[in-house]
Amino acid sequence: MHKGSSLNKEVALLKRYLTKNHLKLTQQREAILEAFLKVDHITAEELYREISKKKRPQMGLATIYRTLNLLCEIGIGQQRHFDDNRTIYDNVLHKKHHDHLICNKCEKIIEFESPAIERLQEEMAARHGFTLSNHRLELFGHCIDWKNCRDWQKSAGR
Amino acid sequence: MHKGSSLNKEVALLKRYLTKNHLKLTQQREAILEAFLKVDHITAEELYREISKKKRPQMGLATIYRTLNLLCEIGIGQQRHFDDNRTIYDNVLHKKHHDHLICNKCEKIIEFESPAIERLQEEMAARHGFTLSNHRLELFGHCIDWKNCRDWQKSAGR
DNA sequence: TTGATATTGATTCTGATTCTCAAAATACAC
DNA sequence: GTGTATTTTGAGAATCAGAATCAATATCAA
Repeated sequence: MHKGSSLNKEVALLKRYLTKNHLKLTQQREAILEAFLKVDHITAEELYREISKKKRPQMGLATIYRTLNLLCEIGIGQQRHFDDNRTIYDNVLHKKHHDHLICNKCEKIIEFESPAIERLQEEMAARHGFTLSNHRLELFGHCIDWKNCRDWQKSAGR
Repeated sequence: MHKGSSLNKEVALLKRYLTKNHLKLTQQREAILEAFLKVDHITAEELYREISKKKRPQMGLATIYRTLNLLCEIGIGQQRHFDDNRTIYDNVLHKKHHDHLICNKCEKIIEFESPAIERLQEEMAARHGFTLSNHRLELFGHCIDWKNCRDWQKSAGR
């Protein structure tokens, strides 16, 4: 079973990490990585449904969690807690690092990037003797369309 | 039992909000607010222990959660999820808004503020048609003392 | 191919937060 | 002040995401 042979650099990265740590490259891990690389961000539950319905019906949810955490350790993923309950895993390779602009009234989430902010972040970190590996920036507010926001009437009426 | 009469502006704010929404100012809410205003940030559990041991042994944990969420709605508090599991409630009035610099190796958390970054954030928000109410910036990395970090040996040895 | 070791999946467990509901407290009209 | 409608409380149950357990299975290196 020589699989697709399209072992790109992420799979290579995974392999290297696994080997270095005496871990094993399993079909599950490969399938999860493959699916994860296709998305921008996803929850464990979504990824579970995605994979178990399309590829491996017998895949266990625990394996999803374990592997997503693995990907976060490698640096391919990053955990992010939105509001309450939802934890999403960002694919940090999918595009350049980006930050989020989140509307409190509707569910709109805009991704943006600002090299200027990143530069200042590095500066602040250096000033405090830190070397940065990553960061998380979330701006909350309301968007210009707030009159059309889904939750506006509900929250205004409270 | 005319309590202290030191109803400062935060209690007044709480009162105004409660009245406006046909809610009631209870002794529990007042006690929780009072305790919350003394700290910089705290978890629900910590606040529960603090209050139930020192002031009101019969205080229910659910009331702590309910009231903390109330304070967040008013804008006195802000929820923040660290790593996994821990959710802390920031007292946003306690000091000027600050961001966090978090060491991945030890548990060190440094608070900092950067008006320059804030300014750029406003700029980005405006560019996308957003009006900001608050934000959250967390920088992850390792501190200069990483050789002394508590978890360093553990994680290096993995 | 073998054997030591790591991983999986099913399940259970955990711990944080929310929900439930009868009893108690509060606000407001009088 | 008093009465009463309404909200809140506390105790415990329910919920839920995520982690832990463990026997069965897959992987890797020799």
